[in-house]
Amino acid sequence: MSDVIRIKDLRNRVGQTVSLRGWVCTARSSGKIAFVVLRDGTGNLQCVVSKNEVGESVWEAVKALTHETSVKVTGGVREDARSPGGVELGLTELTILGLSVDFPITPKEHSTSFLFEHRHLWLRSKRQEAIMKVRHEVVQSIRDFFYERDFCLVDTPLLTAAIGEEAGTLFETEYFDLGKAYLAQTGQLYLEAAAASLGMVYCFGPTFRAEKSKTRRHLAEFWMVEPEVAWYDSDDNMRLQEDFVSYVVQRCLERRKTELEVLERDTSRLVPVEPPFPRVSYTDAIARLQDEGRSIEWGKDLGAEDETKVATWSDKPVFVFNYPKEAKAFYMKRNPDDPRTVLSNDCLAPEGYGEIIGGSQREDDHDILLSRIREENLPEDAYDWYLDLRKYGTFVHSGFGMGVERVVAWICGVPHVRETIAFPRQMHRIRP
RNA sequence: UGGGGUGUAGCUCAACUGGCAGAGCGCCUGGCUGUUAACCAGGAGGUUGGAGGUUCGAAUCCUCCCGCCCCAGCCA
Repeated sequence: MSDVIRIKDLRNRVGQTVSLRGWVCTARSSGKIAFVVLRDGTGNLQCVVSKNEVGESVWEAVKALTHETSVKVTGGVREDARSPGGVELGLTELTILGLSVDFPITPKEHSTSFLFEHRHLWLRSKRQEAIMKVRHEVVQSIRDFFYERDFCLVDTPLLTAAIGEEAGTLFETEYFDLGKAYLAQTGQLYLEAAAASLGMVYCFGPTFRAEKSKTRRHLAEFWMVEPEVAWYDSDDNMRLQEDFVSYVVQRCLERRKTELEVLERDTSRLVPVEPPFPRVSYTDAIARLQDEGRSIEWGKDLGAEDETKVATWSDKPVFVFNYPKEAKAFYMKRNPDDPRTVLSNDCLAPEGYGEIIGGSQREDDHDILLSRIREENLPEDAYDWYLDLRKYGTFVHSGFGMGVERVVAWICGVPHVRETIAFPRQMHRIRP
């Protein structure tokens, strides 16, 4: 493997002469001195070029540099208070590796549609780099959290027969001679099967919804992490969620300070995110929302504004639990204390970010589950294996799904989930 | 799928009541030895989203189409 020098390591090489490669962020030249700022994904480096100290050919090459040209530079590393970052390179040699002509993204403002049409180039900007690094931290902390707690990763299929929720929201494709297949909306049902084998499991992958949504909280393709735990009831489930969310948030605060600063995130809003989170039942939440002037009736799911309102009741995420069964999926366990509701919960993030988790205890009674499938007019034969799980040693179990992009958006403080994934898939956007 | 906006130079926008299509940035040329989105001077750059219509005259008014943005619903 070649010994590539990265900008972040230059602090340890003061006094040495080094060569490194990168892309030009900005190039400014005066009559006899020029400043070239390079980036390489690990940091930015100011290179200083004095006309007197380099040959004519290097000087001409420096003057020809344009935004995003890739270069190899050689020079002495030195400390200088005038340089951003405190370290700079006294450039003596320059090789242009790949010229960049008329880079479309300039240092001034652009509209969001222009930027997303140039997403492949926009990713190079400092801000997008910071978001990707926070996303990376979120993903790694998710894996670490479950690994440390002895969960077993089980990868669930992305191609499925009709199973999940409603057909209108499924992406459809041809599957050999077996007819139609659909892109997975959730791994949960498969995970329930795995939980009966491994006890504590999770899946983590892309998921697909053909919903024609055009809000700041929706994507057609997004990443969801879904744990499923045998013998956990709804209360255990919420305790797991608050531990999990807190772990991810605190990890980003510890390890991604620099990126959160680039994003100008007010991190004081994230510091309080520690267990326990406040819990309010759906029924109590409706009553309180009505008291606060919201026109919402019992039985309806909370709207976006209602969720934002609920989130203001605390500086932590808030659990709303036990929703009406009509507002929720068929597989959620009926509440024995109030049959109008099911043992479910949403976790609502502060600052208007809304639902980041939806979870529930699962219906473990075969006959009740079957009657729920019939009530919802779901294709019974597609669920035969799912019903089997209730025929052969049924078990109390619970789980939830957390949307990675929503969590990243919340932690970064960015308004729209589309910025939190490298190449967002939306109703009107399939490229780049 | 509803409701509300919007489309003018490469980008972001301006152009009064229908009357010569403009600015900033970027780009090109020249100047400047410590710049931080450098600065100063000059220059190039346009089928006003598309198709029709009204008018002496349309970026502007009318009809249809297309793209995008925001909000809502669906959810994570």
